[in-house]
Amino acid sequence: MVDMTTIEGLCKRRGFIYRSSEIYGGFNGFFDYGPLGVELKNNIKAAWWQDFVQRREDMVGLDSSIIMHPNIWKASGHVEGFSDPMVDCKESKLRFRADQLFFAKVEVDSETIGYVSVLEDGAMQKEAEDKAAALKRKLAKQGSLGEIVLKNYMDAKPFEYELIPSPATGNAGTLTPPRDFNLMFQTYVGALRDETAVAYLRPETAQGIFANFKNVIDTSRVKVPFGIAQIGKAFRNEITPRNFIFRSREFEQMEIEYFISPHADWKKLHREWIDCCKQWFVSIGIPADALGEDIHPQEKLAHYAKACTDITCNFPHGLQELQGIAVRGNFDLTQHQNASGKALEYFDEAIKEKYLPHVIEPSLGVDRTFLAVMSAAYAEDEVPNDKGEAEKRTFLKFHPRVAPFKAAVFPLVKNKPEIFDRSREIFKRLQNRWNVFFDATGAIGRRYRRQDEIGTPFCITVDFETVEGNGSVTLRERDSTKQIRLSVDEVVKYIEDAGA
RNA sequence: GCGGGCAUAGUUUAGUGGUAGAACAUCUGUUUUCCAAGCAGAUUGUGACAGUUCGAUUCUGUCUGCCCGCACCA
Repeated sequence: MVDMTTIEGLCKRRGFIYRSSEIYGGFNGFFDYGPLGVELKNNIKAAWWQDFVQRREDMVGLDSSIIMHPNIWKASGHVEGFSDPMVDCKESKLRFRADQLFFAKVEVDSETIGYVSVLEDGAMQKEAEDKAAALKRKLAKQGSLGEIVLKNYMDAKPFEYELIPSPATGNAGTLTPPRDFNLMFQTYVGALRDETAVAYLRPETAQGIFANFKNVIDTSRVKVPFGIAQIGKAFRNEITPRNFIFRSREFEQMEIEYFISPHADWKKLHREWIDCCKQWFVSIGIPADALGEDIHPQEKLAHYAKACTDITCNFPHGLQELQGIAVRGNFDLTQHQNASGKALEYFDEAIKEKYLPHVIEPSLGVDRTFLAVMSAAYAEDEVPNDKGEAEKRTFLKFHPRVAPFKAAVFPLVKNKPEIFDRSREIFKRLQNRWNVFFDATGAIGRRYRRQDEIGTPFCITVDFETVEGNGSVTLRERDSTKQIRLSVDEVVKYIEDAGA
């Protein structure tokens, strides 16, 4: 597997991805897609939209706003769930969730001799009492130990932060006060900057779908089972964005909420979605053997989820999640129905029954898909140069469907007007249909290599035979470097048949 | 967020308390009848902000970013 540094370097050098705000020193967790990157990214999104929305009868699309009513995030659980106050131990460098850290005052004959701390678990009361007894022995105090009353660290008084020992080291004074790490970006809507004006940038696109569920069933004649798909930006204030675009603070998701009857065989449908999504990855050039499945064990699932399977992919930094496919029951619709007070039930004509549909949620990161496509496409081989010596070649074997340029057109030489003009004509013709590139600079071999490195599947060269002979051109194939002679009409068909 | 390392052109790098040098890439011209050729020329850099100094890319500090670990996270 190619390493991340190589991918990052290539992305930068060829204009796929730049670090955001680079002229100001960069901005951690944000990236900009350059001229080739935006093409590849758009092609990935278009392929997904075509395959999952336009070419299916049971799917419709949606594009909801990024900033929505703040109550949506309260109902979905994001306001609470995405903001866990954390406590750092400055000595051991460990970090704890404040709500899972407990402490108690230790008293002997009503005199406070110190504090003990424990992490939340079933036996924490006994652990705290043992620690208190140990502390009493250590300080050689006589008398009777007072009752150990555990309190949550969140409820500690400011002066107590200095006195509570770290559960990791037992030493006091090393813990920080609880600090907020809200993963949602906040902003204010309207002129006033008070609590009532707080709004959030969405941390996922899914809630926009749930919030519009009633609108869609009322206006688009869909019948369960059906899905709503959405592609859009999402924002998470990640503590440590890392691994290039794999985890960033602003990213793009392609999400589906597929609504099914509560009586449906969800296990079977879940399996079908997993297979369907995997096939789609293969169809855009990610090899099947790079993909895996990570089935979440029951105890790791959110309380409302019935199952969740991640489709994993072999990334430069290891086997990591590419797409999560969860079976979520009807938790979200229930939450929004209760919070909004609006009935969101669907009336199923077939069985004359009203219900809140359950959902299967395939959720995919565009940027992760980009990285997966890029890594899978990266290849090196050796090609003989004009002296017949083998020379290293770097190329991207993109599937024609996602390749930024579908083809490049070259005049073999640029100082022969007939050849040059003819190549411009052919270029213009192809450009009407596809994103194609024209290059007349440098030796022909150099032009081929430049296209190889940005993953252009075909190069079309106009030579003397084109203008003096039967008008045929050469079509050179990227992966094999083989050339064939074709008429221009045949070239169009060839590119079309390749799936561009 | 914590600890450690790092920061010179688009990339890889050399060097210095006194005007920063190369290779590759890019661009122009020329040449070229199919795989990074040749020739001539050109553009581009000390991450940012302070401090010490007559003078800082070099020394010091702060910030920013990157890499590695921890922690966190889907």
